[in-house]
Amino acid sequence: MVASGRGAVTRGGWGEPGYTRRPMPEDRPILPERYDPDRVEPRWQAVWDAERAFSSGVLSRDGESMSLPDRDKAYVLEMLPYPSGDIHMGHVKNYTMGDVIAHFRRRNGAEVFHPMGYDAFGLPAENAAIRTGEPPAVVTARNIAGIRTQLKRLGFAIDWDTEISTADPEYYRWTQWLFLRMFERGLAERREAPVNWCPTDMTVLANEQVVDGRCERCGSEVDVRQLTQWFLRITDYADALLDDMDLLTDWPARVLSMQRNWIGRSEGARVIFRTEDGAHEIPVFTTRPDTLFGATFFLLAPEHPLVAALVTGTDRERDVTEYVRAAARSTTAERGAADKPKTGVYTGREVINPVNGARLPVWVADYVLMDYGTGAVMAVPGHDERDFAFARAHALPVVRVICPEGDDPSAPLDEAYVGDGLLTGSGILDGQTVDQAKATISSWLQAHGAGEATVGYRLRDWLISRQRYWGAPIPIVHCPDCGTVAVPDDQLPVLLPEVDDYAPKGQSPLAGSEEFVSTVCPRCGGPARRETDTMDTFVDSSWYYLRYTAPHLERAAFDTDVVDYWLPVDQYIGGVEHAVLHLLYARFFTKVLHDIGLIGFREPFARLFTQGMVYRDGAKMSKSKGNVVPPDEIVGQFGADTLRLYVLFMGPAADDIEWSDRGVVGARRFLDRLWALARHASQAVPGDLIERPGREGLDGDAAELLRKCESTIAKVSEDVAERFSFHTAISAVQELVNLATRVMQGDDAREQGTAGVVRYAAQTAVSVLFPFAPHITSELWEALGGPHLWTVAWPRPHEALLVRDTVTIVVQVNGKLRGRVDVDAGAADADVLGAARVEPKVAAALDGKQVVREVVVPGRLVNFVVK
RNA sequence: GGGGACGUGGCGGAACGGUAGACGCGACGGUCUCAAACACCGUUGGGGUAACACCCGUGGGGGUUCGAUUCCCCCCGUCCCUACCA
Repeated sequence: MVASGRGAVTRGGWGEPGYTRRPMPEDRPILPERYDPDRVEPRWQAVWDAERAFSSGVLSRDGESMSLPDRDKAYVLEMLPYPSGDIHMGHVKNYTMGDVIAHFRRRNGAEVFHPMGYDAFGLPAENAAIRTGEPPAVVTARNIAGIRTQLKRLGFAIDWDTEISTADPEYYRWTQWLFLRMFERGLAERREAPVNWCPTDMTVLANEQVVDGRCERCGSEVDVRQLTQWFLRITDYADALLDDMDLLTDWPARVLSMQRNWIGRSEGARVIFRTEDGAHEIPVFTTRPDTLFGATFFLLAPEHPLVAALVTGTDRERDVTEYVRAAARSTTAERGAADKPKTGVYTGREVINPVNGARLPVWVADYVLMDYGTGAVMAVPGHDERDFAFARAHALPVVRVICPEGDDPSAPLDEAYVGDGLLTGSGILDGQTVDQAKATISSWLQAHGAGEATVGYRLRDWLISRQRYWGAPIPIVHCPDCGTVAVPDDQLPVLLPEVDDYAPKGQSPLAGSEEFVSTVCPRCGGPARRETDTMDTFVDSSWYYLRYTAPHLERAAFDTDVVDYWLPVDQYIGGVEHAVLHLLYARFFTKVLHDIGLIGFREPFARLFTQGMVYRDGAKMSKSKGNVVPPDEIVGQFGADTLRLYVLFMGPAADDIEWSDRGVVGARRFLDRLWALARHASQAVPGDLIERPGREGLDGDAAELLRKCESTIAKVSEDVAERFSFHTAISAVQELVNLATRVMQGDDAREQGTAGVVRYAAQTAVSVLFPFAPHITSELWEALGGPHLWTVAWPRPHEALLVRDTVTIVVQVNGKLRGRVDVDAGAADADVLGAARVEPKVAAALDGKQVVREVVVPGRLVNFVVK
């Protein structure tokens, strides 16, 4: 135990009821008999606030230059909360884990940064505003105040000096600034795209507001409308996002795999088909160019721009138009419904297959998606399950161009064959394997101007336009002469106007403020109109971890030197539900900023941990299910330390956990026992902290307890630092407290050596439990005569004390446990075997048998293999 | 359909090739109490025994190993993500 100086100790709050002073030995207060978190917790929270105990000095708060310390740093970050009314158990678990890591790193000598902020733009506050007329800014400010109070009540070691809100103009000014950097580089662009539209509410809906094709609020069927909207070209970074996953060695494999699937890179070819009259080129994307000779028909998505041109004025126009309308009415969800029958309609037109001149009938089918590939597909029913189903349903021919060796290529197929084999009926490709054929045909296409090898992605560009009020305005002006013009940097932020009505009416509520919309063109000075869309809130949260390092900096979004000091984040913690969107967007932003030269790293989060969810009664806690346990209620009943301890004790941090009202009692009982132990120890051996006792002269129990102290330090350190295994760390401390309590109540407790070890055990338990339960341990540590516990170096196990004099060796015969023997720790194998052999039960098991092998695992076990 | 995770007491879980069930909840017994609750102490995988001994036991089946909850293969089951992505 390193710390023994007491100079820094601040004593405050001792006049409160419940505490009494005693005049001995050094005017040290004694603890009340009963642990009362209502008294302990506010006191320490006040100390932390007053001393700004967890504020980092290493920030550019206001732009002044600063020297960056040379020592180990730890940026510990949890995903910032959306400030709805109350925090929930998921937040408690998330932030407690981060808090444990932050405390642990700090006490291990790192310069720690552990900030907090609020993802404050977004729909819930806006919906509340629509209902009540109260401005979203007011609702949000109130909610943030509430959340902050709750977070403080849980005692999180946050750097409160750096708190940010993404809805603050001081913040979104820089969100806008970053948008403009992307706009300059062509990474932000405007184009038409479909949106969900509720005809009753006259509003645009987010995907999650559309349930089964209906508006979640009014239940009417949702339409799809084309609107001109803003996109960020994340697809330009698809390969960088994939390739740099190699840098993310400390990310969960699951998250990487989800991102990989989301990006969905697939290699294939573009093949250009022409209409039979030569009037139109229609490219397709395929991952199976090798099957090109097997194409028997051709498909267009209902939304494909050429559909109308192909059928207008023909006798198929009515049928096709009707089909396209029906498809437009159904939602993506309906169309995607698993094994829905393959519908389609014939256009009466044909396209020419470039490899063999074959004429393929063109159909429109809703299983072809406009936003993947080119929205057109060559159909190869022989080797694609979907095309096969379509061919069957519409009596189209099926031909076979790939055949496993030895099979008869002319035999009819009764399902699509998707396996490997040799090409047949495919001209130049005949006899080649699938892989060879892919290469051959790609070069052929290129040579004949009919296509080329290419790569397709599932990833789409990121649509960031929201026709909503409560978001960062997109800083663009539309000028009749100059077109789309960026708002100059020195005119940022483009502030949200005050409006009377927050409800969208087909366009953003910002359009309702003439004062806002009407402006002058920054380029020509003529009259112009402002962009009225706001940005997706995922934009706000894609860079907040940078702003934390300079929350009030006025000259820039952040200070490059300071950002490069703190970033990448050493430990990021959040829910797995953000595995794709938020984490992908944040990675994208980081890469763009790196390419612009504003930051010196390519990945924002070095280590990621995704926590499990908190369930109750088998379901995720939610208001609608009525199974929410409000953290505040538990804090009121048992205290913040109990809650923090329990959410981590419930199970492995990565797993979903089931809340148990009974289980939380166990955590509180443990703290009660810790209190009793430390209180007893502080009185039995009064005075300052004691040093680690030596082993000499200790009886068995005391020696065992001393060893337990050291093994507990080792176990907690390893579990926290390397394994993210908080529940086993806590149980290790419980074992120590249980053993110390037993020794304390034992016959030898009054003996001086034993009393010393008990006190040392109490000190150890208090010290290593601190990251989990900071209030009670701060209180007990003070009573034990120590300085502020959060400033005390983390203990290191004393290796010599971990070693036992004697060890218990397990003796097996043929792998079955037959007995145990105690031997000297350093005993030679031969002696161990000798001792094992004469153990009565072992001897009985060996009797009359021939030992063919002896296995000795030093310090652990002996196994006799007998016949 | 594709991808991933996981199956251990009544429950949450522990054991990273070496004593299966740590720690906690619950249950049972006891102490305290007029009593109950709380608290504290003890017991608690199944079978078996007066008590030992002993036998069985980590979803099922096989394999590797002196030794498997752990590694490999097959099967069964659960959960999560994703899904007509050409």
